[in-house]
Amino acid sequence: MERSLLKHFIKSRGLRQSSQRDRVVETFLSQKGHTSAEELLIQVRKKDKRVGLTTVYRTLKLLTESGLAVERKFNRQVSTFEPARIGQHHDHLICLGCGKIMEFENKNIETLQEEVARKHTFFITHHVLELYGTCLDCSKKGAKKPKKK
Amino acid sequence: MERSLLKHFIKSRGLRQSSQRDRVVETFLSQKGHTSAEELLIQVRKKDKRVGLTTVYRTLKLLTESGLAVERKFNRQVSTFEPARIGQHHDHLICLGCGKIMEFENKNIETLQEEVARKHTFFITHHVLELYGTCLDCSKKGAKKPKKK
DNA sequence: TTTAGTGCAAACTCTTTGCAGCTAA
DNA sequence: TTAGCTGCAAAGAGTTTGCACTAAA
Repeated sequence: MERSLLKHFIKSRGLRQSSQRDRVVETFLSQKGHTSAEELLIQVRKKDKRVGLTTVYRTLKLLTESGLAVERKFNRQVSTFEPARIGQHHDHLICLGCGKIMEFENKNIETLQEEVARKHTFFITHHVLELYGTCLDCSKKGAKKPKKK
Repeated sequence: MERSLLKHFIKSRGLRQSSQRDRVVETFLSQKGHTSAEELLIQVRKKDKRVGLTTVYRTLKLLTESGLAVERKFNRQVSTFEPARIGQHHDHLICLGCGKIMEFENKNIETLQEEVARKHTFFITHHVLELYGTCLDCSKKGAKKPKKK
């Protein structure tokens, strides 16, 4: 069903269909969690060796613009992308020990954000809320160096 | 007073003093708002032409490690740095129209964050909360393209 | 036949590193 | 005299762009 959204987006923009792009979209939408362009390329290439990194980047851009993907940076240089579930906004807990990412939703926080914005006569389009720290597993293992990349 | 913290940090690490670093630190601490390495270099060079970008980067790293600076990325590629005011954590409203950055503090939000963490048995070390949208001025001017960079 | 899509290599942006000379202690 | 500090140039990492070719419509 999400795919029809993209089809519509492609049509409305006068774009064409292509097997590489289809493959990237299909693979992306089947992913759980957060995927970087590089990681997605690896998955895509398992099915089709001919796809290049550039196409993955271009397709992710298209997906983001059409609202099917959400781009996130967390505390790193690389962008990661997550399939957008309509109407399901959420924020993240990021473990600096093992890199695990957990999701949460909290309406009360959102309400307070709106209140803050109102005080500043500011109109929120979107927000970023990321809680960094240590998950249960990592706190048990004791002090551990943050996972690189 | 903040400067004595850095002096202590430098001593404890067995580092040396240098006029370039002093100039960068001095300039940085006198800045309001958020400064990128490039912007800081421009300011520093007004007083001393001999300072290089590398030294600015290295000094900002030192300041961040010693707790005198806080690094922030917002929605851009570049890092910006802000002098850390001890015990004064705050979050940001970022206008996508003009790039203006406003600060706010909200204890209730922080309390709710701790509650979320507790539910997930997660231990927060720090968080990022950024509200993106349109400020009053920009909403008056009507639809305006987001300022690049 | 037209024009979007593709992969490759090159360019780009921001940041870090290697290095040889400089300088504080 | 011994390292840390410096600027420069080069290297890195992640992403975007230019280009000639391919292929959908």
